[in-house]
Amino acid sequence: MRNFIKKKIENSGLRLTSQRVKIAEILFEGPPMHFTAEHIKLEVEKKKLNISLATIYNALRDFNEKNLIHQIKLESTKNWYDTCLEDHHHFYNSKTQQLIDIKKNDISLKKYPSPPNGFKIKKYDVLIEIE
Amino acid sequence: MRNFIKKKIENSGLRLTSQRVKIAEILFEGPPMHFTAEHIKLEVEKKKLNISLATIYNALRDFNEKNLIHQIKLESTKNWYDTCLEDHHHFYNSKTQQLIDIKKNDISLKKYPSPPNGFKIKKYDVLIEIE
DNA sequence: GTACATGCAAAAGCTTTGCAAGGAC
DNA sequence: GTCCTTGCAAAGCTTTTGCATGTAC
Repeated sequence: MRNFIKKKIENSGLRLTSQRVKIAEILFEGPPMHFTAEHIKLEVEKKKLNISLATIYNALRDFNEKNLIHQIKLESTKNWYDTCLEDHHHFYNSKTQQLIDIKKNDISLKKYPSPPNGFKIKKYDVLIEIE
Repeated sequence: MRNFIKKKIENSGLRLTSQRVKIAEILFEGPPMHFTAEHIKLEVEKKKLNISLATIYNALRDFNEKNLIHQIKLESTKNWYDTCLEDHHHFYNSKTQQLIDIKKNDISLKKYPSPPNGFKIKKYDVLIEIE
């Protein structure tokens, strides 16, 4: 049953369109994944889903805004996303652009500074570069 | 004396050209800064230095490769750089794209996982999002 | 029916590249 | 003299947008 995918989209406030469902199936049917629009485009072509590139970009932008996926902060000119929404961290090999998840509880900060006046901490990301 | 700037370039193995010196002066004469090519372009225009945009991009790419500056990992489509080379971390306000340095010693990890087999840890970056 | 989404193509934004001319070493 | 760098324009790549058509609600 892929109802959980439809629910995800509906609950986000986005309209339930067939293109969004197909893209969401690519994203959420397998294990958590790290990806760019390019990956989704290739998958869409492989499965002959006939979704235009603009729609892929728009869907990913909308999914990100509605927190169905999260953007990953890298030194890339492309937008990278993560289907894993839980607070977590990454190993990163910049040569291959490979990302590996690190569970939240596998890292903890011993100390960290207070945010500037008037601000609060929303979250923190640890990126461990490996080579 | 700006000799330290020329030394930086010479020691990196890059040829000492007037354009690179002028760009390096913008980068290294003041306090540490976070910037994109756009910032440098504006500064070059303000100072009427007549350096072409391609040369600015090429210089920043080369400086980054030679470790005169470091790229910052953000969710931006632009390349952000940092003149501060010391291992350190950042507060980040994604609404305004403001970055604030955090000294290395102001953060320490209580625990962190071993890297995957065959890899070693090069460095880690902590990005604390504030709002 | 209305507001939102899609598809396509065009445009936009950032960065890189090809090539001829110039400059560093 | 050789090889690297520059400047300019053109191309490249990723992403966004305008607009007419289509679809969810």
